[in-house]
Amino acid sequence: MTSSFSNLSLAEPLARAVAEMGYESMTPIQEQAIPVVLTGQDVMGAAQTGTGKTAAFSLPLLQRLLKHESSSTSPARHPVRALVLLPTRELADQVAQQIALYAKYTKLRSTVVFGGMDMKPQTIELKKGVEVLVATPGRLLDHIEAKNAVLNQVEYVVLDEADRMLDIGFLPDLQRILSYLPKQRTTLLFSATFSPEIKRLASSYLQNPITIEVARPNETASTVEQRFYSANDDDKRRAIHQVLKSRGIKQAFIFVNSKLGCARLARSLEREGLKTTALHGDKSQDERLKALEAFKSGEVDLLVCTDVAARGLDIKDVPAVFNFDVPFNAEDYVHRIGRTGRAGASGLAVTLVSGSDARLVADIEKLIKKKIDLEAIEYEEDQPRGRINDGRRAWREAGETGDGRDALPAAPAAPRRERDQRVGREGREQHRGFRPAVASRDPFFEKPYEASAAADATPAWEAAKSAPRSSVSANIKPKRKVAALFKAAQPETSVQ
DNA sequence: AAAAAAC
Repeated sequence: MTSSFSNLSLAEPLARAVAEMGYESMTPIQEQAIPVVLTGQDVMGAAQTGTGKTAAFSLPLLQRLLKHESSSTSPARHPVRALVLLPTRELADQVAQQIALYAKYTKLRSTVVFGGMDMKPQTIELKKGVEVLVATPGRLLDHIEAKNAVLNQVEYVVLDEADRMLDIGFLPDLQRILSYLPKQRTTLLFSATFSPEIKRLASSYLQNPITIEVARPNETASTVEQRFYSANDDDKRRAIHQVLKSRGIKQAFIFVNSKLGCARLARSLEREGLKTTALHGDKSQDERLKALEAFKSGEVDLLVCTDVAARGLDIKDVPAVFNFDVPFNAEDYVHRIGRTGRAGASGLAVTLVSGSDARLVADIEKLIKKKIDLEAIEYEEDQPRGRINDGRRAWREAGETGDGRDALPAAPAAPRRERDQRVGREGREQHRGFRPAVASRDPFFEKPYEASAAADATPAWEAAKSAPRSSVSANIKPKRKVAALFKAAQPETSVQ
């Protein structure tokens, strides 16, 4: 049994880098995936968050690049032989840095390209030639079209966070990129979450794949303590203060569903005396990288973020994750809470649940196959509460560039009376009685806090779980889209 | 109900 990196017979330069980084024993996904990737077969790999998937594919990939000379007859001295695709810029940056460390003592070159940064330095690096290219889809297509990147010699393609890469928002770009790659190649897919639909879609991009599942897909890390607290919207910041204080937590990710909500919440928490920064897609790339760096260095304690930060980011010893908003997709819940409890450390995940979130929490419970109990928080009197201010003023105060128009909610679609009536009825039936006791709409600090919300929350909670799914449920739409795409999905066309 | 990814 090879459970130690030293038993792997990695090429000397790789073994040296690994030893220098202090890696000794392998995690289960590494133990299982590395030998298979070394054979050059296609892989679909699922393992919990924070268990070392990046090393699980990049080490054997580099080993193969070292062992097998390029079969290229092209004059390019360093054709791109391996392509690694990721869904966010920060993640691409992180994975590229990790690969560069592993490849440090080899002659293999690697670089990363992603949007929001000047094309020129990236172009210079690409023209020098790299064997390993890490990228986000949009910017890679730009470089392909500008003929800065030639991908007709690619032997390996990795889709990290594969289920996201195959999702409706990314699939068109992904298909275009794949159409530039040779058909004869190895394809590796990794993620902590795979839905049955995505698995089927994924299999159309794989040839005789080996499936590696360390534990069940969608399983949350056992090192994360998951808590669900009942809190109406005006009590949510108060809940954060209370949990931070009572558990003695210094640092945390706080996830919010919208960019505007993210900017507002960050501003409010900052005002309430917490060292906070915001990370979302309407910030400049410079601001995004700075926010992440400030959190990593401990300069700020709270990173208020959208799902741009939900996946893959590996920051050591983050003690807690808050879901200020319950995520729309249950898979995102698994990824969000995976920012804590990494590499065997312990972590706390707190989800703040308001009256209208019942369906979403029921979806999470079903996905992670763990019973969820909704609890009440015992507040100390001095925690701030109340509605946070809104509009463009908040946007400006949050230090955002622009006027915030981009982040304002889109105008609602034209109402359809029949649908609206049905939705209204179903919504009322579904959530009847679930509404917390304190339906506080009080302006900031006006009314004293009243009784706890959870007392009457549980019965309706149970009811909501077994209630029929509403036709407006967020999960229906993506699934339908995926199914349609699956029907339409065609494996990539051959090289021009 | 949203976010992400290109200029």
